[in-house]
Amino acid sequence: MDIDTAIKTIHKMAISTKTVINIMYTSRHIEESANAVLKPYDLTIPQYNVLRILRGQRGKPANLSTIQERMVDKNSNTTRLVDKLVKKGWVERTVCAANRRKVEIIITKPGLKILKVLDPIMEGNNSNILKNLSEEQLVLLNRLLDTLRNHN
Amino acid sequence: MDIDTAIKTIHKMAISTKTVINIMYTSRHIEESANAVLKPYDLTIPQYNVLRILRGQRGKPANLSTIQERMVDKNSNTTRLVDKLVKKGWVERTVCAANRRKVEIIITKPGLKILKVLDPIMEGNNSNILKNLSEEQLVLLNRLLDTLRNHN
DNA sequence: AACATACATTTGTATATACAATTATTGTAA
DNA sequence: TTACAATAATTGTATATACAAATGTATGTT
Repeated sequence: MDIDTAIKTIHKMAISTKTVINIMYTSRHIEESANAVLKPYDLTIPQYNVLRILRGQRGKPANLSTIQERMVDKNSNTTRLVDKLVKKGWVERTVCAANRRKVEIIITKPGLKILKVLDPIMEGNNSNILKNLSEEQLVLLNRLLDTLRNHN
Repeated sequence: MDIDTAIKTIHKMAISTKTVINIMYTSRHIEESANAVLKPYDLTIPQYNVLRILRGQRGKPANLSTIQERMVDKNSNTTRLVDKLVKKGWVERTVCAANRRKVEIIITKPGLKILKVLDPIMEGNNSNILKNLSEEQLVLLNRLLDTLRNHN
């Protein structure tokens, strides 16, 4: 490896590390904000995301494994996370009649209602977080992040 | 608000939410990978970051509060996080002579050694994670993330 | 039918995190 | 100098997360 390649490699590595840290740091920044918004409603970010996934089903029940696949944080314990939502009356869980290993989870009316309340608040918070970026920059940022993750 | 503005606003909100989720999702993606690399060394991401912060001090001891400020995840309990590193012999903690409320933390020789081992592994992993993005795209991504967070 | 295997979820448990309360020390105003 | 507030770190405790093991159910093979 000649000196130019070496320097390039070192530089490449530096920017990789910087980028990785930057993404994690930005994510925390956003999460802190979202968390503060959700807290008064006794919801965590993963719980809120599960409610949104269930709403996205448009009445069709979701299995635990489906929810788990679609979750941002795949490592959380979905059973217990759903437990919390059941306890709050925002989702219902029934054993699947066709396959009793499976469980069917649906969002309840109160669950939909709390999402309806949260929608404008969360979206307002999100656009406030991103207020320094233009529409084009947001499109670009999304494209870069998609490229980063895809084809791996 | 006319219909065009209304549509634009709705669209804006949609992309805000999408972007926020995209950032969190990408961050988890990266963290999973980094975590897998660190696991055999009995290190978590926050612990690794603390070691890096301490190395960055170049011999100068750091207070707990300094570490906390610089950490990616500001919410973790730095006292106990440092405890773990002390137990492993990678950092040392002494009470600050000038101000006994403060504590002075330095990285040890073994701590520096483990970082030296991890440097190329982590950097290799990072550039692998980012392999779909060109140098220019990485620069751009960093700029977008910096803009997002700054001037808030 | 009996058995092994795969699947979907739950449970157990150790560790980590969030956040409030506490302790110890220092700074400062009356 | 005493009293009170501010600072720095630690501790307590409830909850969350990670991950392995267990449970219950279904499917395929001989």
